[in-house]
Amino acid sequence: MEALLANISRYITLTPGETERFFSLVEEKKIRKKQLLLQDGDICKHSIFVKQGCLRGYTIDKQGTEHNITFAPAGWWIADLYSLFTGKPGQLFIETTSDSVVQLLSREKQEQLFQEIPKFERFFRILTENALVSNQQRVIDNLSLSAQERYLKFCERYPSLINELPQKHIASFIGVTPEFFSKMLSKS
Amino acid sequence: MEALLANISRYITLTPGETERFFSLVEEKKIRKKQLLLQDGDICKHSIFVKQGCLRGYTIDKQGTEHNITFAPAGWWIADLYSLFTGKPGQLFIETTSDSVVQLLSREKQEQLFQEIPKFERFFRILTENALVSNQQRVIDNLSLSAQERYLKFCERYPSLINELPQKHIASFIGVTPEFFSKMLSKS
DNA sequence: CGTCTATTTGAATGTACTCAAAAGCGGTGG
DNA sequence: CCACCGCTTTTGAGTACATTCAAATAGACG
Repeated sequence: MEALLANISRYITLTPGETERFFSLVEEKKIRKKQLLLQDGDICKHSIFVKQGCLRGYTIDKQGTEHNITFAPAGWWIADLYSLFTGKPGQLFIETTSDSVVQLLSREKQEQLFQEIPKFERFFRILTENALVSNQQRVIDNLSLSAQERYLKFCERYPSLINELPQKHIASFIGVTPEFFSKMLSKS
Repeated sequence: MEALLANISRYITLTPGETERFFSLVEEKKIRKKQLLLQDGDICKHSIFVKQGCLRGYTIDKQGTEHNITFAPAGWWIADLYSLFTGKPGQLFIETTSDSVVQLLSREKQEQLFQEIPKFERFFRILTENALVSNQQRVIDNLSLSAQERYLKFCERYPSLINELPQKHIASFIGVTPEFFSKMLSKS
């Protein structure tokens, strides 16, 4: 079964007709490694589902340093949620970390979907709730765990990415420099 | 106007009848300073609106150190969202930091409300979205800002609490020790 | 007034960072 | 096929930021 359909079916059940209608609103795209889908100042107009490959969401601070906020391997959703919810320009960059296939659902078509098939409201509500819970957990982890422990959490959360991503991206995600991260790994 | 009604009216408009029905589902409570409303392992069954006073949500790590995750001064909502959404035991403690008056809406009555007056779904959806956006911002801030800058963010976010809360609670929120925080303040 | 808690101050320590340089690795073109 | 280039990772020395522990001081509350 299509990964996106499987993802949706975890929370709601669709008839064949609804499934077809849903996919008629979704746009599929192939994107090569290291392509930027969204940047600082853009208005985020799509929810992105990753069918193959991997994307990362990051910010760039005033010293010019990148900070990875989230990763989206196959089967995950990604977007600049601030921008998507408010319609205002966001601060997130979204980029592929490998050759990828993504499925895009625009805010506009999402609204249409909600009108036609209300149970999708439930689906996206649950998606939002899950994202909130996991973000809150990250705030807690950043306040209470050591770099080592934050790395273990990363491994639990993204097992498929441990040997996929450049170390510097993992370092940035857990909030340490690549140099420190390298030393940390060699000690454990 | 009642603070809770004002809070709701920012996003949806209620008829007098709907307003009355809503308040019939809400339970109001006075709580003295330093009372625990929820602790580690509890299942969170209510969304809490703070009418007067202030609450804090915190975790306790395995070294026994408290970490303030969120504050809720008058006009704010608070809950252990993980537990509230999933129905499982949470890890958050919620405690009053001053004599307070809170208004409780149980998960159960919230469901009832959604059945009777669907526009409340919209209201709580927006509340969830806002919470997500602000949590994501906190993740970003914790990765990119210095302790000094995180303190400034705290001041923007909770202006009413700057001279209200014990410093150690602010220190814990921004993720430094009380001693370091004290030195930081005296230098600026 | 006395007790309890919060805050300040100082010294010693540790964790993580910066900067610099070397080594490793992967892809590309000759 | 291999040599080179660019990027990532490693290693080391010196430094900065933040912590721990201890003790003194200040405030709040009964």
